Amino acid sequence: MLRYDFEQSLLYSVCSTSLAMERALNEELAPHGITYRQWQVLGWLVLEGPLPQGELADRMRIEPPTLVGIVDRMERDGWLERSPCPEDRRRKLLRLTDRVEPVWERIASAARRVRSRAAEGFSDEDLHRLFAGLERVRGNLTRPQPSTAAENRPVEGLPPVPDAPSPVTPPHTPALAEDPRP
Amino acid sequence: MLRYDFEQSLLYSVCSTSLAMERALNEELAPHGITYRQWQVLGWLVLEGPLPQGELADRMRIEPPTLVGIVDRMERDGWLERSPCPEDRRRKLLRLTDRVEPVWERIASAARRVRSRAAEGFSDEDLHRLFAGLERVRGNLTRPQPSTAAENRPVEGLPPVPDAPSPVTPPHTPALAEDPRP
DNA sequence: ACGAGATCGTTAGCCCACGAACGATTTCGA
DNA sequence: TCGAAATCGTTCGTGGGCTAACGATCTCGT
Repeated sequence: MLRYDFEQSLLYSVCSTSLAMERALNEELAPHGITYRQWQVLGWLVLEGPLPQGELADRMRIEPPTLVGIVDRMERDGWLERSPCPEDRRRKLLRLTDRVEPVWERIASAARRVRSRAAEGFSDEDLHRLFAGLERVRGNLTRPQPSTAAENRPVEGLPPVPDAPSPVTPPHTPALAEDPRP
Repeated sequence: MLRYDFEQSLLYSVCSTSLAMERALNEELAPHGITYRQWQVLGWLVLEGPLPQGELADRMRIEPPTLVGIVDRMERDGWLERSPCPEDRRRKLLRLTDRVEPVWERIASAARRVRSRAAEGFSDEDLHRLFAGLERVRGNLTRPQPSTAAENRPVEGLPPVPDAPSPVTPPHTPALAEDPRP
């Protein structure tokens, strides 16, 4: 009965929180003429250098057609360009323009402010637990229907199942490796 | 340093998990010709009876303009209608049609399946903690900038700050009060 | 050597999210 | 009482999410 109530509100809670985060980040990034997803693209490219669109979509955990629109707008606004890949002419490498470097630090600071606000009042332990729980939920839903499933062990703070489907081991979120708060 | 990593991945993790949940739910609901948001609208109206759009938007934690589109499509598909409110001619009450009742139980079951999958391997305690952490993050971001803020006490499983801005005390997620699994 | 099949990015069509601005009402204070 | 201000739903423009399907290209087995 009680248990039911938790399960129930989980979906609602995750989605509402996600929306709140996107809103907060979009608001903080707006002065830079950039959105949440565009910030994420910049972050990954700053972190890893030029990437083909498919790989970037994997890292962002969205579908390639979704990325097309984001990249279109960013190319229009001069943040990056699609350059041909010599080894494989089907691919297009996403490459940041010179416009990015001089403003990236300020953009990263804006994102950091949101992260700090979001995590206010959390201990390291709390934060770790929250993160672990989320990843586990995501794993539960992402993994193809287990049909007659592979018996998942109960959690105890960490997610026992490390993230099967992803071909890359994701460093989780781009390019905020230092913390010179503004 | 480590702490930094947790804060960092939190945003990424919450948004990815939210997307995964929406995807899973949309997939499960598709056979019924309904989406995640439309399911949520049905749930609230089943639970509370006819509501004006503003109040429904509050409960769903989205903006009124967003709700307009959702309601448009649902009215088009015959799930509900906008009926005039006698007390206040600005308002329109959302009222479910007869079409809903005979299929609601099956729709609710579909949603329950997703919830079960999402919560697989979690103890009541884990689930409670996860939920509490999320609500706290949302509170941190939703509450208007605290300027010189109101000192939040650290969490310890529960969210100490109960959810200030909302005018209604939300029952969290609609209308899945019983559990006759299919 | 060449054709079947996989892979890459794109298009098309749908749904959801926001802020700003706007008519239609209701409320409320001078 | 009557006009300023708040409230309700809507429209408009922009950005983000998905699936299905399609040309271009690469791979690989025969």
